[in-house]
Amino acid sequence: MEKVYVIKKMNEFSIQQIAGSGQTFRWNENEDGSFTGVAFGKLISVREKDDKIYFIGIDERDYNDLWKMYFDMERDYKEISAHLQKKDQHLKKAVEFGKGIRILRQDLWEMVVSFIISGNNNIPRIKKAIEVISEKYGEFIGEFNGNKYHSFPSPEQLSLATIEDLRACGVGYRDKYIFETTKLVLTKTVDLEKIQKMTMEEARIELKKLAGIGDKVADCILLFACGEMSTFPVDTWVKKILVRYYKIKETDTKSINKFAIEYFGEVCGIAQQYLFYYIRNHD
DNA sequence: GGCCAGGAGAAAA
DNA sequence: TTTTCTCATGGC
Repeated sequence: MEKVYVIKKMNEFSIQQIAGSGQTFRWNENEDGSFTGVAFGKLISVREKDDKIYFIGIDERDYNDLWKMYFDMERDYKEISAHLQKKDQHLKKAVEFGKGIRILRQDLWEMVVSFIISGNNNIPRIKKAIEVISEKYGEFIGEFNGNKYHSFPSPEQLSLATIEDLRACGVGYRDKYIFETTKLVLTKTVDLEKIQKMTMEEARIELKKLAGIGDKVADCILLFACGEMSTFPVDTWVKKILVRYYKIKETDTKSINKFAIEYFGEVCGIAQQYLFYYIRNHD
């Protein structure tokens, strides 16, 4: 008998939108419209039906211990989205379109590797590479609807891979970055546990000591693993929507980032997700 | 066949 | 210091 935990459905939660918002690469849609994902070495499925959200494979204790945090359930997205909608008509449309998005609190090490792979890449290929890495170097953790799922490998597990092995996972020229970063993390030259306790500015400096991590990737890691809602990652999609809708004069990434932080404020990271999701589905 | 994808790093200016 | 080139790879 499979464990299930049920809560009331809400407008500010859509597993389809969360899974498709580019912040996570570990969720797959099932034929019945439910989604299955892996996080922190655990398997979960989410199904929204009628007026309820079913978390399949977990019980109330699992929910309180991990998944409530993972889905950022204690943050008031109704209030935040209402606040952001008042900014302007563009953001209002984006929020209405993606109102079920939440910012996931994901594993720091997994985000480090995932967003190293993301550079100059596209989401389907990023997802595929992470899947292969998990199959080869992670652990089998379960099966759902006939699909097998594997945990994302720890630094120790991934350190078994050579540069050539990593290349064979489909990460391209980023193989060396991942290899070098794994060494730096494993030896605690860059200590990920300490990064969790640092201020945002300190954490950014530490993250950028890793290979393949610049400002944009660091922003994504801070936003999607550390809960830093006041970061604003600028990728090619976000740059496009800001230049088009907000008439930015300077088109370099640093200027756009500065403008967005000042304009969207403390929760600019959440605004960024609404905009990213909107532009990717309208153009 | 060039352009693009949740860019970073090295070389050149 | 800032700008330009290169990187692997598949889809279009």
